[in-house]
Amino acid sequence: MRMTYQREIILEELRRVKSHPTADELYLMVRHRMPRISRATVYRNLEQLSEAGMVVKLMGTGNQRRYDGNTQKHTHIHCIKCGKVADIAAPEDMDASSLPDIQNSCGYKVLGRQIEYTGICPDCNNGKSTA
Amino acid sequence: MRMTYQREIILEELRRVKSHPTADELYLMVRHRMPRISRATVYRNLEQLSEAGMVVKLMGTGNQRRYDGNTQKHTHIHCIKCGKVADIAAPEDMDASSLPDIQNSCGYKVLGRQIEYTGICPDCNNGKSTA
DNA sequence: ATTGATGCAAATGATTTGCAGCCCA
DNA sequence: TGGGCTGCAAATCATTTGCATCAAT
Repeated sequence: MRMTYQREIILEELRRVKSHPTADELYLMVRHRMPRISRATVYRNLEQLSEAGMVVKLMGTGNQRRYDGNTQKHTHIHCIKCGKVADIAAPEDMDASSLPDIQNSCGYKVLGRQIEYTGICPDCNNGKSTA
Repeated sequence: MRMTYQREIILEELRRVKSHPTADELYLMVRHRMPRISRATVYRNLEQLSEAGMVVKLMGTGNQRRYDGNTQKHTHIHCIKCGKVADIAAPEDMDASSLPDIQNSCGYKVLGRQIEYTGICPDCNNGKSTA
């Protein structure tokens, strides 16, 4: 994977924030530094970076995919009103050693486990909601 | 919520299967019994039924939303190749009594927890993959 | 009778893709 | 220098919505 300037900036911006932005939000952030970058480039790079394990693609966070520059194992909580995602200290941040044990209960080869909390973020809880 | 004929059939078909179908798959299933039903009706009803807690909307299962007619608490595994979802016996199927404990670690009001496994389904593991 | 529900078609919105030119390794 | 990468615009694909009509309560 070539390290192009746009790829560098995308990665840098994603790592700078703690906000788990959507591809489009990140596009807007990056555009401040690279006005001519296209949405397609951001989408393509996020997909590639997540395949390379350099960023994490979050699933189940509403209609828009979100990305996390922090590749350390940690748990998220997702606001059901506005969609925002935050990190949360959860008791389940443990090892994955028990994964193979449950393999044959469904016939699938188990690869991983995602735990995600759902809730209401402080902003939405105060009626400041947007989405 | 009125119990229309289409609503009844949709619910019946979803409950009949164990496949966690997408809205579109369910639309095709229902159409066998109601050729004139529209996709919009299926989408609208699934959304409404899930709001009413009569079916479960699955998140994080790829690009298409999937639904589960089984409202009992249980855990899913999601094939990263074809997107199919299956039920899995997991050690985490426990009570949610510990949820409030972690509330203030992130400022969110914690409402629930979703645990989802990722893996490769038997079909895809044998090279019979489609998606 | 009222009012929510339906079917149709068109709109939306996120994401993807074709393509010609560009630039990193 | 060559093949991956970019920007642009158009294409996809899932899902939603406006609207006139229909049907459940």
